[in-house]
Amino acid sequence: MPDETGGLRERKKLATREALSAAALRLALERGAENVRVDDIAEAAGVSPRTYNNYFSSREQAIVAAVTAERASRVAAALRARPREEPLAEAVTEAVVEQYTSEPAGEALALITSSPRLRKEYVEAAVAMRQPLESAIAERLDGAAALAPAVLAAAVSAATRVALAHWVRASDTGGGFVVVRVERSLPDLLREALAQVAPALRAAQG
Amino acid sequence: MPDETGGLRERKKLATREALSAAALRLALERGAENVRVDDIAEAAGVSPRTYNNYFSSREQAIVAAVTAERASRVAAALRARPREEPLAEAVTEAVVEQYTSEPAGEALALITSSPRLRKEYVEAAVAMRQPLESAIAERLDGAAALAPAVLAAAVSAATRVALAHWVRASDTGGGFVVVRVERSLPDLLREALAQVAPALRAAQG
DNA sequence: ACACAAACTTGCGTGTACGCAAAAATTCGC
DNA sequence: GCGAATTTTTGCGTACACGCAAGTTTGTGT
Repeated sequence: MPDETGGLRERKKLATREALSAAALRLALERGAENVRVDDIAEAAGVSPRTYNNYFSSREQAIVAAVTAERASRVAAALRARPREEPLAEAVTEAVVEQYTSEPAGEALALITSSPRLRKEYVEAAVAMRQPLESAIAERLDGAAALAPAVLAAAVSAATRVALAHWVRASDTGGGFVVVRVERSLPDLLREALAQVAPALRAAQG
Repeated sequence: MPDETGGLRERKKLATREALSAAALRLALERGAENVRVDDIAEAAGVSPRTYNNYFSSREQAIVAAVTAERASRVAAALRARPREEPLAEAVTEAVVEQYTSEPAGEALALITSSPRLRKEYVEAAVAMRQPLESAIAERLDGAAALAPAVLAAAVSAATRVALAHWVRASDTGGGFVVVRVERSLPDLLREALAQVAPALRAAQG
């Protein structure tokens, strides 16, 4: 009795991808992000360095992917799982917030926020949800304008990025002086950001 | 009587930047994008290769910048130039469409659309308007939520990217067969895309 | 089972990105 | 105007991204 998902090829590919990003994260935690070479990651995952680059196009991407891996498709799945009679705006907001409520373990998060490159990659990782979201939104918007699903998905992704950028910026205020910062929780920021695009979602559905 | 703008330093910097992107575009048009080396660009602009990378972080960026250079700040300026009593949604839409109505000369456009890397960079160049737009929008939204200007600017930028992506995709359908494509004008696409985010702008202003 | 097609991996080579520290240019206080 | 402070340019070195063309593995039809 085999497990399930698709052919062997796809499973192997996924396994390689996960092995790579897991190795990347582990090594980065052990030695610090700057002391991890691509070759180290490849070796730890048991593939050639060249293969590493078939999966990730930057070191940062591999590290961050260990944390953000399935989030994009999970958001779309979460949206589909919501009752169809629920307004799109609420459904989307809840789907997104839900996927960001269990943030990575403290150590991984500390690692990511400690490096500008990793921070950027982490925030930008939210663009990955655009395509899945677009499909899921399209299913709820049959009669809308052609560009509507794409634009709305892009807007949601953009709002998410703004919220994330705000959130991770909490730690970039280096310099020695302790700046008084009003720390807001991520769900909080996400809800505020998404509330700004909600009217667009309502209008598209209305 | 000197011209105007700021100190010598800033003018030189700007001149260097323009020389670099102009050289990049000219060389790409002459030889094709793949036959242009960073060293060629640097030499044509009279700076060291290393300096080139102080201005642009990819060859594509330099080429595309020749066309998109000031667009971001022009959008913000156009928005500020609009009557304050005009609804934000209209003002933003017109400001954006206005800046995209005179698209680059055919040859440059053909060059850009002929390469996936350049197409991507061209579309992504729209993110540059986020920051300027955020400031300009903030000036019209005094009492709104903290994240509102950032989110709305990001949404507008995202909508613009969707429209551009659709537009440039007109030429990526290669393969020999002539596919029947409904070509829509860029202003047309921009208006449809921006119409999707307009409700959010109205709500923020409400 | 078998052989053929399609997809993935790998090594190699070329061009690129960027940190660092020294040198050149510009600005500023006096 | 003049010398010190700041900013920019530059060379160098290292690591990286990616096209290409084999070589290898997986999927398919018979």
